[in-house]
Amino acid sequence: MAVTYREIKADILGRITRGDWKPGSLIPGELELAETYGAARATVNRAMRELAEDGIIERKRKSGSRVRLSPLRQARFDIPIVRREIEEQGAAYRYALVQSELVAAPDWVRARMGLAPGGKVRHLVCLHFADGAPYQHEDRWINLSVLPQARDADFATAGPNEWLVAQIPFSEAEISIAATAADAALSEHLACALGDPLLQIERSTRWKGQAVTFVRLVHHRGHRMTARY
Amino acid sequence: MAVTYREIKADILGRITRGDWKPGSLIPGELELAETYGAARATVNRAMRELAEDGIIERKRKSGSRVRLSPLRQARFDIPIVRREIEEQGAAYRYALVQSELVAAPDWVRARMGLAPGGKVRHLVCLHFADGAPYQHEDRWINLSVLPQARDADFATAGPNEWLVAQIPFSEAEISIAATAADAALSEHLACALGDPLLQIERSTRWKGQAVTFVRLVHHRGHRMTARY
DNA sequence: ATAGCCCTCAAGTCCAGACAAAAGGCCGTC
DNA sequence: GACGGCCTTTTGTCTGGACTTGAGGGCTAT
Repeated sequence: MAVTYREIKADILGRITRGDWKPGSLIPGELELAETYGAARATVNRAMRELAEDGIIERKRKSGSRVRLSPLRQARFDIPIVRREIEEQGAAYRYALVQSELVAAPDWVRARMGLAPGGKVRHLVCLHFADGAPYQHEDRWINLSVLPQARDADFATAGPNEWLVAQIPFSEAEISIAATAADAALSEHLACALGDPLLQIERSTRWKGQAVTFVRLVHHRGHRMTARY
Repeated sequence: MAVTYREIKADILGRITRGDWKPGSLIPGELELAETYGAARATVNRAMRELAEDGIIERKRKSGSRVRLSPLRQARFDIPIVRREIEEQGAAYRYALVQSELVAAPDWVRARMGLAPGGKVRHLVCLHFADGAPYQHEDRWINLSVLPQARDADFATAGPNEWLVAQIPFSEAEISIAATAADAALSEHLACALGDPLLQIERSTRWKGQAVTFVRLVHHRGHRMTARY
């Protein structure tokens, strides 16, 4: 049987972790590795390419591949739809619309979304509950010049997230995470004390260069995001 | 010139975002696509494979490839070494060791790291400054039964992170993000008010199944982590 | 019915060979 | 000595062909 790229990848990784090939040192070229493993160069290439994607090695034409000095640590977080996230925990999901209005975007939203002055947006405030307890507070702004349908859509029974996914399923987004203190509204909606530290995720989504929506998601007290790598 | 896998990937993605191929629908097979693009099947395969990795499509043998119902949203955050993170912002980096001790791990640390009762650890408290302003507070615990060298290492001038990378460059880790309130020590070290909301990252690292180190990184007030996808 | 077996189909992987592209190094000219 | 332009090395990608693997579907014997 032929040698698989997984075996090669695992073996190379083993040599690196065992210290045979130290950080900063040069790894044999693809041609040489192909010969030692008795595989085609394409196979070795795939193993090496994945190691580079994983941040283990660094590759450059002409110079060759070397083990990274300090391994590039990168964590992938899944950003699920809230409903799915809650249901996967085995909890009952409930949604509530708190506020809904059509307004000219306030300045800070305009800045975040890159809208023209006087740009109209649909502003929604929603709550997501897990087993009856408040789970997430959603403050969403939808650009009506890109999505005029949002003017008449009904968000009383289903969250805007699921509606948006149906409208523009694929888009680019920028996401940022920070800690914030509960203000009066948040403390009431999330059933926590004024000033409690809360995890806040902001996401702005664009499609064909135009801002579609900006959302600020504030989680219940004590929420944590976890990833492995 | 031959058709590149990037062109094919971009074209397929275009058809999906334009709505030619709707979420949930089946995409033509690799063989058919190879013919329409005039490329080899391996080339089409690479394009499709990457689309699957990006969470755009779902692939199954026998049944074929279909557009995901709701695109899997996942964000990749780079977790750089603090010093690098600060220097890349063009700020001057300064490190300070606040506390250093050899102790039996307290219960909560033992639980987090999965240590035996009475397990000895090196406990360090450090501060990282950017342009003189406190940037990050580091509360680190190192398992001495895995890394006995940590007993005598000197952390007065360089942070434990860089020392650890040299000892065990490659390891598995679990990372979790949450919001926390500044206690007395944090508010003093990070120059903020008592109770201020702060972004906290916890990371526990293991190597060959053994817990190596657990660290709690608390950032200065207002810090945010950003990613794009 | 139902458990077990085989066939088929589509993705997954591999190969040997070829050319492309980036990035060093070398050499000659000015 | 400085500046280009050429050569070489190494990774990056494409081809066309083959075999492998996993999952469905259907057939058969119990």
